Amino acid sequence: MKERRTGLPDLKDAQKGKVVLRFAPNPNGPLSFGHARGLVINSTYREMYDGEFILRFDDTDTKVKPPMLEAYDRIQEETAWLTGRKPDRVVIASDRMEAYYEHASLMLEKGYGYVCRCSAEAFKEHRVGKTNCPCRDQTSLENLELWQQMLDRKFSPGDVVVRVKTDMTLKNPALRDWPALRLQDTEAHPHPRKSIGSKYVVWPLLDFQSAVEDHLQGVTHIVRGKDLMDSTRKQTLLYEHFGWNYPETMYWGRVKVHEWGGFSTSQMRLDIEEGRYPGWGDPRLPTLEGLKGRGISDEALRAFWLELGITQKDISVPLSTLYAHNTKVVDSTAPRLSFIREPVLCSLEGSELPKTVSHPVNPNDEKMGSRTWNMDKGAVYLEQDDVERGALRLKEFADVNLAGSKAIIHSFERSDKRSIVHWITEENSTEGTLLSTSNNEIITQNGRLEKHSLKPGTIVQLERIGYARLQEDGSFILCHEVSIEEK
RNA sequence: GCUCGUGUGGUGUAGCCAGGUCCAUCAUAGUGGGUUUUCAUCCCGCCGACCCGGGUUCGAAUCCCGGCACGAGCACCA
Repeated sequence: MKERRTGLPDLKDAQKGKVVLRFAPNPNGPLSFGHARGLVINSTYREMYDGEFILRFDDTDTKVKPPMLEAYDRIQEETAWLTGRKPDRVVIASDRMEAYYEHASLMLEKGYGYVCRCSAEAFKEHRVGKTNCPCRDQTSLENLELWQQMLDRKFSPGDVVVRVKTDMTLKNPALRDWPALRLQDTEAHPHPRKSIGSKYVVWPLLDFQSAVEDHLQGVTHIVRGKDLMDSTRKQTLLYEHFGWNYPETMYWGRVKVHEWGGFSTSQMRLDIEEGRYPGWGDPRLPTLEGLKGRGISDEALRAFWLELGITQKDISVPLSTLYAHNTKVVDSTAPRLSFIREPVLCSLEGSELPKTVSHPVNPNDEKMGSRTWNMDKGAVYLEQDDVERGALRLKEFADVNLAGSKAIIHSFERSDKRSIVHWITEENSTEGTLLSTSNNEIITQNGRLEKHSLKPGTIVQLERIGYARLQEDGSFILCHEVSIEEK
């Protein structure tokens, strides 16, 4: 019998204690579900190899995907929450501009690249026609001069770009003399970090910035999405110029969550700005904040991504998979609570009542204690739907037959197979609110909630309803229903 | 169009590089049952897959060739 692998595959040529990994999001918004994959996989490898994990902010575009100032701190908090500890290093690209300039200058000096004054359209013709653009033959000196003019703001965005010299006849058109740095109008689109603002007009593009930074940080292994495969090839060509060794690289495929379809940070940002959502933590959004707020645990998120692993297959996963992981993590510690939707007040009759009735806080853990309700008044709330069924067993209490607003006690012992339902006494309940999401809408449900003294943030199981998280304002937000059914 | 990548049950995933021990692993979903005074948790059973066609070989999920399908890149975005 062959060994079946469990957990992540080994990193190639990895030595314990000498592995350096990184995850590099654009801080144009807080992290979302998809980012969690990069965080979970890379930080798990850090643990496996006792290596280092770098969180890097690739904030080099101020116009198309402008960074969001608050995101820098939030992403660090989210990283700590999800991976269980702080990154070993935090690198912000916009703080590293001098290093990128230095390498750009070196690249031009050595003839590894050139300053190209062709328009984007003109260059596209060269790219598809496999012909050299005229700028390609400039001398190092000419290139360095043009480079200085770029830095001196003698050009406007769009006029000029620094390219890496590869080979215009390469089979893959994406790799032909790819652009490394360009100009940005940072007067019109200043960088949101005050120390950066409009200080620079020349900015590196991802492939250049990332390649140089990976080398400078000593990154040994890169694990990222396969959409960046060509990026690896571009960067490898640059590494060859400089005589550097490119890190070992692994890729994962695209993941679609059936219920969410496509979403992007930029689009969410727009929706929030236009008021379609009140903020990034909205439970309808697939942000880490939104998921956490609904009661998805970090452990469940980790288990989810680890299970998918790093295959290059493009897959579509239902949310129920994530919920199944979450139930597993949360159930054993979730206190049970009674919440009555569409409450109907009934009076208990037909027998003398006990003083109190007790329920376990969690039936699988006696140590969590019990909930005790005072039965003096004999008034209880039941759900409308249950009342209509006529004969019920009130959980942990008695069989009753419904007659109007009377619940006549039939027996305390279980006498037949009638349904067991949750309930609450009037005295031990208050007004309560349960929020849930459906079809991109938030549904508010008011009802009678069992009194409790739980702290905000606690994830509970509302009996016969689902897992929910207690919010600051006292309302609950539904994470997922108790029985997860695929639709 | 060019380039690259991927195809294992309903959904994921292991096995593929180094062919037999694979009548193919594990999970999830579905289904049936057990425990349980929750439509929860937990436990047990069942269900169900190697994209297609050739080739190599005593032997192919695994190697080779050809199809087909799906995805990504070809941005002065990340």
